[in-house]
Amino acid sequence: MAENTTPASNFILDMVKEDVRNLKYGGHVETRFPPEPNGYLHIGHAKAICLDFGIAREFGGVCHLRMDDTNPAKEDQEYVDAIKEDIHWLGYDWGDHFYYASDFFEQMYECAVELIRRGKAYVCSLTPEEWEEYRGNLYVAGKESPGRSLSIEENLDLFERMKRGEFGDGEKVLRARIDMASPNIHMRDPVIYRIRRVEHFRQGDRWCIYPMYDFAHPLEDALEKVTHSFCTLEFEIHRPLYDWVLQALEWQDPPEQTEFARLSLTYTVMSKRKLLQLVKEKHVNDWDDPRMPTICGLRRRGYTPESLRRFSEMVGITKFNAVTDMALLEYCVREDLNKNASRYLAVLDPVKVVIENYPEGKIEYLDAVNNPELPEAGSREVPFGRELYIDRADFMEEPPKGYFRLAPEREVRLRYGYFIKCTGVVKDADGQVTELRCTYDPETRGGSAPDGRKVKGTIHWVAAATAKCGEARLYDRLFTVPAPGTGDEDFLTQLNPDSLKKVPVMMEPALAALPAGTRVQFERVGYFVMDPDATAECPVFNRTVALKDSWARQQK
RNA sequence: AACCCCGUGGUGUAACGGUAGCACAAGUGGUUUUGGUCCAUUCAGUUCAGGUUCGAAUCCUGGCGGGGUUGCCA
Repeated sequence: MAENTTPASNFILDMVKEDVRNLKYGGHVETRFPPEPNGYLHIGHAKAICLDFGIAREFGGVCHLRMDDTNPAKEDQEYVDAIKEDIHWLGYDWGDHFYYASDFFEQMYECAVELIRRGKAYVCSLTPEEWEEYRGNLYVAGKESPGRSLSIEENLDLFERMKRGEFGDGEKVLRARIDMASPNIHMRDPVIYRIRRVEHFRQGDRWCIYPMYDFAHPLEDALEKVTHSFCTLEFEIHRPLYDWVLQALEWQDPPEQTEFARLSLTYTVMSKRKLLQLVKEKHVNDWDDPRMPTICGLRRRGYTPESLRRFSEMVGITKFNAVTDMALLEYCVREDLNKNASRYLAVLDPVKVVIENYPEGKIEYLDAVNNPELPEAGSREVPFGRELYIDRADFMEEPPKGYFRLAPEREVRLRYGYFIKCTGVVKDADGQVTELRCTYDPETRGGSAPDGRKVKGTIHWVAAATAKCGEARLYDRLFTVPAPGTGDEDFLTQLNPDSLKKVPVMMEPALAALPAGTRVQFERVGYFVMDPDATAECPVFNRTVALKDSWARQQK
């Protein structure tokens, strides 16, 4: 269970606090997270999960997990399992309050019958096309369906026959009898049951009529004895109907729905349709591609549950349609990983360095601290030898002003190692640097000079003789613009072509031996996580997020 | 055009009707065996116009701006 985080102040917290103080619902708080199992959870869901589970915990209640499976055409067990896994991974648990909306179909049916008995629902035989006309529109009131004048007995009979399967799909619907002139179109006799002969992934063909969300949801909440029902802003206009259903059935202590703004993030997309399109058209590898904003994608990218919870807390809960900067999410994972990730030496785009005055064949072991922020993480030994690799970016033949790293005749420190000075550059026919000749100062073992002289730069390195070669996947933002596809359909044209670069990486031995999922920092490069696909022969690391680099920023 | 919701630094978010604060981003300086971290510091805000009030980001009216709603999806 996610520990201790007291939710940041927000209007929902205040409201619930007030309800508890007034002993509404006897002072109990029961919430629910009700995903439809038709896709994978994303970071936007994480925000809702943190709210739903967080509020329940704050007030000593339970948050239910409910699969809102009222539309058999779209749902599947695969998604149920993935959703459960992601919520647990985030650090939340629903105890024994796991439900399927479809387990309530019988009660919902009874409620619909009761509505008919009370004259508050009727069977409508209008076709969808006809209804378009009857419904009116935003500016024009609707007119009454002929079904409205049926007797209660006729409606009871028709609905019973709908259930028995006497009518074809779409031939009839059950409507709530509310107000055809309401300015809120959802109150113009909304459909509450439709006929749909599709096999339900759990109910099979037991039912051919299925309740609509607007009817089912308040009943699900009420039947589970939920007190506070949080959802996103687009359901705001449905709330009168939510309340109407429970009031029409004279439900005691009905739950109350409260809406908050869904999460929007820069440089990515959150809509299920667009995410699905990215997967289907192979712009990404799958739902768990590390570039995806899905929870499984972020997990694979190396994001921690803690960082996602912290992010949810920082974005807050409001009714304002905000767009949160991706930089905040990146900050949250850096904040966590900086404290907890061990540091290792790894070299991307390696260039060989030969230390001319170091004995051939000699290997010595140097002490390296695993995490300067966390002394209890201990230390390890790093092998050092005459031939090393350093990152190509750590050498410049003609260094510009302000460049602190290796250059001809310049001395730098090898982290945990020695001071070395570059004495020669070897190039191939194209002028590409293939090897650097250096000398080292034996007096500077461990990285400090007895004579007190300083160097400006410290670079990372690995010994060639013991280096393990693997692959580093450098993931970047999925889109090049803060708000992809605002013009809509064109969002794919704004995909970042550099969102994934695979480069060979030379690693110190201890790094290659880490178990999958371990999060580390490659010094001076970024935070990485070992990919689940990694093998002993080829360790694969995904870059979670780059280190801040003031030098790179300066250059721009 | 109808109804509903929402407007606080570049971004996100706080503030019983009583000193507009925090974080991210950006800039500067310092510490540092990671150009990381850390520390210090700067920049920058209540959409507008009226009204109520001793006092308004907060309450009222209107304007402006943004979002939502016309599925037998959720």
